Amino acid sequence: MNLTNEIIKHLYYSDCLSVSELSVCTGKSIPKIADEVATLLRDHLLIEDGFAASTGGRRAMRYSLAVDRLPIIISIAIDQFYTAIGIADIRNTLLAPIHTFPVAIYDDEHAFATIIAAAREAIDRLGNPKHCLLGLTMPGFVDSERGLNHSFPSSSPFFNIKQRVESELGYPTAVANDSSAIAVAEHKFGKGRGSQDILVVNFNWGVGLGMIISNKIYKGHSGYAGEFSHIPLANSQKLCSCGKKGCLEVEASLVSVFDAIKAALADGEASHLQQTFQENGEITFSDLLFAFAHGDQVTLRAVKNIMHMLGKGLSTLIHIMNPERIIVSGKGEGFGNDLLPALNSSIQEYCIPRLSRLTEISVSDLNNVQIIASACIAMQQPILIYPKLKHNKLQQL
Amino acid sequence: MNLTNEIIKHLYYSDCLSVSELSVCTGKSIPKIADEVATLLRDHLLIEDGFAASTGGRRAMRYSLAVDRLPIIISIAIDQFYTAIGIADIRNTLLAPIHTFPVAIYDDEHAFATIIAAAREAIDRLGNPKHCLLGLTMPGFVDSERGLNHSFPSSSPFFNIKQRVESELGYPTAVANDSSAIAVAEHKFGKGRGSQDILVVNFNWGVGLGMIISNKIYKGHSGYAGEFSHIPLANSQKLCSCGKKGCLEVEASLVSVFDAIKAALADGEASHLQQTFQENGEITFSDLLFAFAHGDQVTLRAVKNIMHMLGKGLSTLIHIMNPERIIVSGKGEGFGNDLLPALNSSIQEYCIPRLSRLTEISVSDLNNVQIIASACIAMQQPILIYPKLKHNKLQQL
DNA sequence: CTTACTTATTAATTTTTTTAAAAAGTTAGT
DNA sequence: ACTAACTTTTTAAAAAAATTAATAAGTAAG
Repeated sequence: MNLTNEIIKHLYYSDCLSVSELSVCTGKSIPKIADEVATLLRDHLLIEDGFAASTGGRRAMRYSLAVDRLPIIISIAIDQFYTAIGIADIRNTLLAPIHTFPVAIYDDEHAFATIIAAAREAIDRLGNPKHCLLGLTMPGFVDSERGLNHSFPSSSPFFNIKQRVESELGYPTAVANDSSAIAVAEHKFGKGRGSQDILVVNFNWGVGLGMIISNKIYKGHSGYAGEFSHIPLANSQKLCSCGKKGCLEVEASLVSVFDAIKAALADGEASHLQQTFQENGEITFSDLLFAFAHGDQVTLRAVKNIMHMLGKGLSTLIHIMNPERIIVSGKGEGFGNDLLPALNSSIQEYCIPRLSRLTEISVSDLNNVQIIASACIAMQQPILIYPKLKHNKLQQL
Repeated sequence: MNLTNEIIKHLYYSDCLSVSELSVCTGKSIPKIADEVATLLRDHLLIEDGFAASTGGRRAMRYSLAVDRLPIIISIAIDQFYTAIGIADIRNTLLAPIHTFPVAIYDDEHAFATIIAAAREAIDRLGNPKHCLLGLTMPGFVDSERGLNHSFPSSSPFFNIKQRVESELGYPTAVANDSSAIAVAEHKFGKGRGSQDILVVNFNWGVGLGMIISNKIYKGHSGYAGEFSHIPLANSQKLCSCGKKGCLEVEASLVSVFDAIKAALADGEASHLQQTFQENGEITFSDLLFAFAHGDQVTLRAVKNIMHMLGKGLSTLIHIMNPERIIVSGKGEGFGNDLLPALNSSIQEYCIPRLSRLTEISVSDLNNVQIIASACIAMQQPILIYPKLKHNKLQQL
C-alpha cells in the first residue's frame, strides 16, 4: 500500500487530520507526510479544512478529502434473508436511501441475479459514476485475498464472488465475511474507536464474532477464527446444523428469539404479537423491535433468555482474550442498551469478577452497521491506482 | 531495542545465522546488517562459524555468538511446590546441573529466602561471574514491565520481585508469568518453531495458557488473557478456588490427577502405586510418571479422564482462535505422546471436524521447559548495555 | 505588551534502504 | 575437464526517508 492511499484511508476514517496526526497514524516522519500532503493538495484530492483547536502552540492546519475528486463507495450487505445496498461519497454521506430487500442466499443464481439487478438500478439512478469502489460483505468462510466464499460450491455465483461482481458491475470489488467486516466498522466508526483489542458480536440471524487484536482483524491460522457460534456451552437438546448439541448458535441468535416467540404464541400466551401474527401471517423484525420497545412480556422474556446464553459465551471469551471491550452489533443492535442488564447479569454469573470488571460490554450505536462495514471493506482496496507524480518528476515534464 | 542487541538475540534463538538471514529476521537491510556484524566481529562478540550448506549459489558465512564475551544466563523457575535453578552460557550449554528443590511459595519470606540462598550458592560455585542476566518465571499475574507480581500482597517479597531479586543478587533481572514464558520457549526452541500463531498449555499443578499471536505473546488489554483455567466447562460439583463450580482447573491439572489416584487408592483399587504410597507415605511426580509408563491402570484412567476434560477446553480454544498448533507443555510434558489419543478423541467429540483438522495438537519435547522459558525471559533484557562504538567514531579516538 | 512556553512547519544533516554491480559458487552440458 | 548459465552473497553507489536542528506561529500569564 503506497503512502498516498494510506493517507486517504486515514482521512476517510477520521474525517480530518493534521500533518502531525497523519505522521503518528501512518508511522511516517513529518517531512514525508508534509511533502505528500502538498502533492495531494496541489492535485485537489485534499482540501484545507481550517485550523485545529488550540493546544497551546501554533495551530495546525487540518486536511480533509475532496469529495468530488475521489471515488464513490458502493456497499452491498448480504445476510441469510436480506440484502441491503448503499451508495455514499468518500465522506460517508449517503447519495441515496439504503435499499433493503429480501433475498434468501441459498437460492444461488436467482439470488445473485436479484442482487446484481438491484445494484445496477441503484447505480443507474446516480448516473453511472465512473470512479467507484465496491465492497461486499456476506456470511460464510470468505477468503478476502482471493475474493472467494468457500461456503458455496464452486458452481455457485457466490463462490467466486469478487470476480462475478466485477464482471457484472465493472467496479473494483473487495469482499469479506460479515462479522469480520462489522468488527472493522465498529473499530473505525463505532464504540470500538480508539481501542486496540475489541471483540464484536454480530448478533444477527446467527451469531458471529469478529476480533480486532492490536488494531487489526484476527483471522487465525486458516481464516476460521471466531467460530464462536459452535462452542460447546448449553445443556440443551436442540440439534445444531453442525451436527452437535448445545452450540451457542441455536440458543443465542435472532432466529432463536423468533422460535421462542412463535412457540409461546402457539401456546396461546397473551402478547401484542398475537394479533400481528394473525393479521399478517408472520412477524417481521420491526414487529419484534416494536414489541420489545413497548414491553411485550413474551418478547422481553425471549430476548432475556437469549442474552443469558450469549452472556455465558461472552464469559468464555473474556477469560481467554481479556478484551478491552465487547460490542454487541449486527441487526440485534436495534434492541439497544436494553440488552445490557440480562447480558451483564449472565456475565456476572459465569465470569471471575476480577476479569469481567476489566471488559466493558456495550451495544453498538451504528444503524445499518453492515452497510458501513461493506464500505470499510471497499476502502481496503487501492483508492488511486495511478500513483501521483512526485514534485521533481513533474517539473521535468 | 538497538540493532546490536537484536542481532545477538536472534543468534541466541537460532544458534547461527548468515547476514541475509539476519536481514530477514530483523527486517533491516543487508548493508546495515553487514556493517553491524563487522563491528561485532571486530569486538569479538561474534565468531565466524563456517559456511552455510550449499543452496546453489555462493555459500554464505554463518555467524554465531562468542560464548566467553557474552553474559551467562541464570534461570529461576518457580511453581507452586518446587523451584528450579539453572545456569547456562549464551549458547544454552548448562554450566551446572539444574538444581530442583521443594518450596511452597505461599510461605512468603521463608520461601523467598530459600530461593535466594539456593541461587547464591549456585552462582558462588561458578566463581561469581560478573556479566550475568537473570530470568525468573512464576505463577500469578505478573507485570513484566514493572517487575511486579500482583497475585501477592505488597508486603510479600514476591510482590516487587524484580527489585528484590536485583538487590539480593545484583544482576539485571526480568520476570514473567510461567505460562506466558513457556509459550515463548516453545515458540523459540520447541515444537512451535516457525509457527506464527500457537497456543501453549502449561499442564502443571494448575493449567495455564500462553498465547503467541503473530509471533508475539498476547496478554490482552490488562494482561489477564489466557485465564483458561476458569472457563465454565464441566458439570462437576467440585468447588474451584475462584468460587465457581465447573472450572477447568479442578478437572484438568496435575493436582486433579493426584486427587483421582489417591481416591482410587483409598477405595482399595489394585495399583502399583498402592505399595509406593504405603512405603513412602506419599506419591511423587516421578512415581506417577513411572506408573503411567508401566501401564498402571489407575494412573492411566486418571490421566485419561483429565485429558478428556482438557480436550473439551482445547475445543473451545480451537473454535475461537483457529491456532496453527496447540502444544501441551509444562511438567505434564513428561507423560509424552501417550497423552494424545485421549486428547484427540475428546477434541473429536467437542469440535467441528472442519476446524479440528486445521490445528495440530502436540506434546512438548522440551525437558525442564520452565528453565528454558526463564532463560528466554532473561534474554528479553538489553544484552549489551554500552552501545558499541561505530566504525568512524572509533577511528577518531 | 512583553516574556515564557507550546507546537507546527521548514531546512539541513544523517541514517537507512533501494538499486545496481561485482564476486563467489554450483550445476549441467559438451 | 571446462565452459556457459544460473544462484546467491557481498560490496558499492544512488535514492529515499528519518533525525535533528532551526524557524515561524500561536497561547497564556504577568
